[in-house]
Amino acid sequence: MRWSNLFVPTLRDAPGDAEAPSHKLLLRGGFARQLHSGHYSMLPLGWRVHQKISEIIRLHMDAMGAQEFHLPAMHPARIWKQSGRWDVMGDEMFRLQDRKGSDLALGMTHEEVFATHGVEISSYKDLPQQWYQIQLKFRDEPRPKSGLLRVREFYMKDAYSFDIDEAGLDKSFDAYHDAYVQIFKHLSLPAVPVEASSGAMGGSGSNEFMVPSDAGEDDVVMCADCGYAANVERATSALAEVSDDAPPAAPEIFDTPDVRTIKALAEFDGGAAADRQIKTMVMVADDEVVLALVRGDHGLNEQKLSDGLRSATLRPASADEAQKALGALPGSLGAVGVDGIRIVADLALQGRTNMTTGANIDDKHYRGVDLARDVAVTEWLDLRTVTAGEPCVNCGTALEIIRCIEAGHIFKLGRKYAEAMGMSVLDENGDKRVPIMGSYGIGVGRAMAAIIETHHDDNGVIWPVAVAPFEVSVILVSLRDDAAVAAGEDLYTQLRQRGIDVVLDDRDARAGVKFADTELTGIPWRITVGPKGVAAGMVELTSRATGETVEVALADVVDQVAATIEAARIPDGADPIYR
RNA sequence: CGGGCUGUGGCGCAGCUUGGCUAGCGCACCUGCUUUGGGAGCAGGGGGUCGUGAGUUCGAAUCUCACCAGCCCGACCA
Repeated sequence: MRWSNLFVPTLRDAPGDAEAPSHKLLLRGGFARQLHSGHYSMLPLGWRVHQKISEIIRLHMDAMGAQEFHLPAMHPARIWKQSGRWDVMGDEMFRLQDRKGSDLALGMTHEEVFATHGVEISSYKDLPQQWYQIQLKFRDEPRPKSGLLRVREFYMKDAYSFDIDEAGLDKSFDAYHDAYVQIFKHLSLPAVPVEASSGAMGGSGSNEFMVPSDAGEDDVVMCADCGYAANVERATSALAEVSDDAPPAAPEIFDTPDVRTIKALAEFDGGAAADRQIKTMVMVADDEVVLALVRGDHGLNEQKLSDGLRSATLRPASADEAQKALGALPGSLGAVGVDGIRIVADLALQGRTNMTTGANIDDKHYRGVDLARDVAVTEWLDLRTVTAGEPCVNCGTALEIIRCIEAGHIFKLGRKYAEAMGMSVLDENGDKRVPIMGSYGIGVGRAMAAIIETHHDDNGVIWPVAVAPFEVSVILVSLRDDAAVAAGEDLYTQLRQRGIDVVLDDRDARAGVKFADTELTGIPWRITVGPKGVAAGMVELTSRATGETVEVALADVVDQVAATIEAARIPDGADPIYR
C-alpha cells in the first residue's frame, strides 16, 4: 500500500471528549470515528487491525477443532420468547418490528440461535460440537463510554460447546480456557483468568480474562503471593475472628434521634462501632422485597446478592417501599422480629451476637441483638464486597484490587438453552438426553482498545507486530532525489514479494510529518530512505517499541527486516499454530 | 435512572458575565514562491450563521424556555 493512496486522517489534537488513552489514539491515529454514541466506524487502518485480531482468534478456534458459522444479527422474537429472555433482557435488547408488525430483536448474544440449529444434532455420537462465529452484537448500553471499550454495536467472537454430560463440558471448558490463554498471548494482551460471576446468563463455572488497565470497568481482587484472582463480584477474603460479649436476655430498644447512618450510630453516645452493627438493606429482587444484612463496616455486593437469589433483576427499594415493608424509614431499619419477608444475611454475621441495628421505629435502634436468636435469617450467603488489604483466603497475604478490562469470558451454561430450544440426542442406551452447553466470548473491538491501552506512549500506539496495520513503513525522505526514490520503491517491492505487510510513505510531505504519522499509527518498524544514506548504500532501521535506530546496508535490509518481522508475528511465549 | 458539564468551519478553542459593525484565533485545506531528515516560512485564499425550535428585543452566538445530541461521575452503604 502507498500512503499517498490511504485515507488516514490523523489528528494533532484529540477531540475534547475523548478521555481514555485508547479512545484518544483511535481517533488521533485515524483508526476510527464515532458515528453516534456507542457506534463507531472503522476506518481503513482500524479495520486492518480489527481483521488481524479476528484472524488470530479464528486461527486458535480452528486449531482446537471449532467450526465457524455466520448467524443472522437480526432475530425473530419467537426464539427469545422460547428461552424466556424476551422479557428478561429488558431495555438492553434493541427491538423493532417489520412491516407486518412482527417483533424482531437485534442479537445481543446467540445462545438461542445456535441452540436452534443444535436441534439437528440427534446422536451422542455427534457430540461434542464446538461452534463459533465472529458477528455483530447489539446491546443498548445505558452508558457507552471510553471509545471502543463500551459500545452498543460490536464484533464478538462467540463460541458454544455442546456435550453429552458434565464431564464433557468440563473438558470443553478447559479447552477454551487453554485456547484463550494462547489467543491473548498471541495478541500480546496480559490477560489474567479470574473467577467470575456468571450473571444473567445463568450457569455454573465462569472465568473472565482480565487486562489490568485504569480504563477498565471491573475491579479484580488479586493476591500477589499465591495468584488468587477473582472479580469483586465473586471474590472472598479471610476475616479476623470477632468475639462478642454475651448479649442481654432480649434486645434493648433505645432512642437515637437523627441517627440515620452507620457512621452516625458509631459516633453516637451509646451507639456501637461499625463492625458491631448490622446494616439492613431493603432490596427488590424480581418484584419481591428482600432484606439483605451485612456487617456495618461492610459493603453489600449487589451482584453477589443477585447471584445468590438467582434473580433476574435487583434494585434498592425506595424509601416508600422500605417504609411499607418495615414500618420505618431508612436509617432506622432492622430485621429483628421481621416475619414474612425473605432475609438473606452475609456469612460474616454468622454467630455474631450483642449487635446493634435499627428497630423499625424511626429514631430508635436495638442493641444486644443475637443473630441466631433474634433474626429469622432465611439464607446465609456471601454478600459483602472485598476491600483492598484484607487477607487472602488461601495464603493470608494482603489482597490488592486492580482495575481491569474484561477481554474475554468463558462459562458453563448448563442445559437451559438447549432444553428451551428443544435440543435432545439419544445416548448409547437409546435414552433421550439434553446436551449441556458452554459459552465463550471475546470482544474484538474491545481487545483492540485493550491492546492500545497496554501498548502506547506519548507519540502514539505501539502495535505488536501480530496486529499492526502495517508491519513496516518505508519512508521516502525526499521525493526530489531519484536514486533514493528508486531505492525506496525497490525495497517496497522486495518486501511485498517477501510477504511483508509494508506501506510506502510516498507522500510529498516533510520527513517530520511522515515520522510522526508512522509513530502515531504505531507501525512497528520504519525504514528511512534518504539521499545521503542511499548514496553511501545505507538506510536506517528504527524500532517503534524502543526508538532505537541502526544503519543497515541497502542490500541487507530486506532480509534483516523480514526475518525480524517473521519472528515477531508470534510473540515470545505464544505457541505457534498452524492450520 | 440520578448528578455534573458541553454543543461556535474537519480538529482544538476564544467570544457569551456587561446583547450592537462583514463571528475570531491555532492546526488542517487551496494557490504561488521559497524550503526539504523531526509536524516549514512568507504572501494570498476558501469554508461556519454559532446543536434545534420558540420567545424577549429595534437588534441574539450572547438573555429566557423547551427539545435534541455528546462527554464525565455514580448506579449500592439504611
